[in-house]
Amino acid sequence: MAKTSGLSIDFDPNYFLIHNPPVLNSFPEYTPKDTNKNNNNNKTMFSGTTTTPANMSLPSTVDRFPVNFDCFYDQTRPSFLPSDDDKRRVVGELDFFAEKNDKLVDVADSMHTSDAGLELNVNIGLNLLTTNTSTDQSTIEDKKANNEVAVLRAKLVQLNAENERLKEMLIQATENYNTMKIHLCSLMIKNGGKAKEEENKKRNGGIIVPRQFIDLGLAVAADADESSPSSPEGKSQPEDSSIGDNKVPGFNVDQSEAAMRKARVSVRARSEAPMITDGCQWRKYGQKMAKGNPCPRAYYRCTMATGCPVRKQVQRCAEDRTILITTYEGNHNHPLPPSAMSMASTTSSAARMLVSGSTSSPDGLMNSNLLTTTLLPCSSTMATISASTPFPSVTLDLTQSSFSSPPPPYNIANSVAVTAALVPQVFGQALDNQSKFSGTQMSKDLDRLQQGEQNSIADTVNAATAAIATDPSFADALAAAITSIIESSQSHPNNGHNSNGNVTNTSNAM
DNA sequence: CGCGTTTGACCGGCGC
DNA sequence: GCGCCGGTCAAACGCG
Repeated sequence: MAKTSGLSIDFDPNYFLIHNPPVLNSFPEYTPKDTNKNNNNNKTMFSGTTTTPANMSLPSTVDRFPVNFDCFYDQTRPSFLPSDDDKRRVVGELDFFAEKNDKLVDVADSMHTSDAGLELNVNIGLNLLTTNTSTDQSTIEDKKANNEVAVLRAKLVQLNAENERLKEMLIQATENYNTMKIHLCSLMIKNGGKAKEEENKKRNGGIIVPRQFIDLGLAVAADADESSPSSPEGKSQPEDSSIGDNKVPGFNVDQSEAAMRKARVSVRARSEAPMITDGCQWRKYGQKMAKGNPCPRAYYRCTMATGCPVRKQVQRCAEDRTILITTYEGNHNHPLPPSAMSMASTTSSAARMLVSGSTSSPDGLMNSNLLTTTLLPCSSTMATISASTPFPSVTLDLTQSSFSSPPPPYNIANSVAVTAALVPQVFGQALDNQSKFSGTQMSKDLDRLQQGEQNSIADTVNAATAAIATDPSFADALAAAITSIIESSQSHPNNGHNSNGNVTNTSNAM
């Protein structure tokens, strides 16, 4: 994975059924003048019929991963602007995040098939100026064009003012959301926490552990009791000899293994492809219409080896259908192709963090062999990697300097969100944990970042993901760093919401 | 003909 | 106990 712009741990895609994020999904589908081809991707195409949309059907077993995440990287550049080497437009991301007016014209010029009428008009005006060479006529047309440009500029200013206003509304809505979420969680903890902890206390033989940990522990215990119908082969997975080192009360080896088997790693990626390329071979074995989402959910199993228990689900986000949610579950029972290894490391790390957070182990880490070595795209353009168990959840979302919408974790008892502002801290700590990475490109990028070069967030993330790809031990270091941050944030309840977007620690049992 | 996809049926968990 | 829902199975089908 060359470019991982985000690493998060989350759980339940149903989040989008519960919440109505004010920002993230507003622009792709509601760009006012989306026309023609883009309509194909929007509501008409995905209306709640039982027929599968053309661009969603038949997820092939091998697909490219044309995901566009570059827009997230550059913190100083408006996210909608195409990069210099990639003029592909991210549909609908023009209006709400415009920061520099003049760049809109550039964008319009760069787009041959602009969907936005405004940009198109600007383009026409400029063409008139440059193509008509007749003297008298050109003077008249020049004036005409100038007037047009003036009108358009005025329009532009007006639109930008509106954008600003929308941005402010957005920020306000986000703050309200966070406040309400925290309030709700505190109420839920107040109401349900006592009874639950009593019950947990009984079930744990009187051992009192933090509720967050109890939840996972219980889930794991439950999993250990059941025969794991979804992955019967899972039992055959080799256990690592060192897992006993992580034994803690109420969370033994079997439980952690069960947890890892159950741990899910999901990837949220903006992609037009029906499925992301992850280096593995998959066979589709089912498709269902999930409640509340007009897009069908497809079920795949790994076919790289007979009996490989790994499954994955692919579904488009209900609110932003350009986002593809891929959820992996299980351990591969076969060697992984090189193209899959790096992502496997990353997602293993993500899954590990969940388990480590629940074990209270001294280093906060579990042995990687227990982990879901599910495969995820490593080529590039990863937006958000998510790993989850049904309970504690961590989000490292490097795509945003601060959350402009509710953070990814959903349907979880606890969540911690780490945004881009925390990148220096996370990677700095990870580098401290792994001194052998000092002097590497990532270290240099991090230095630049710490010196205030915001643009190097992407570089740092890229370097970090490259480091994960080449040396999975850095994933451990990264996991440890994030775990540390989680623990830190949990010990400081006031960190519930930080305007700098550093750490959002919530307990949104939704 | 073999392999992969589609799709309705079936099963188990869960909430009421 | 019943119904809903998510996940899986397996026969039918399509394609190379």
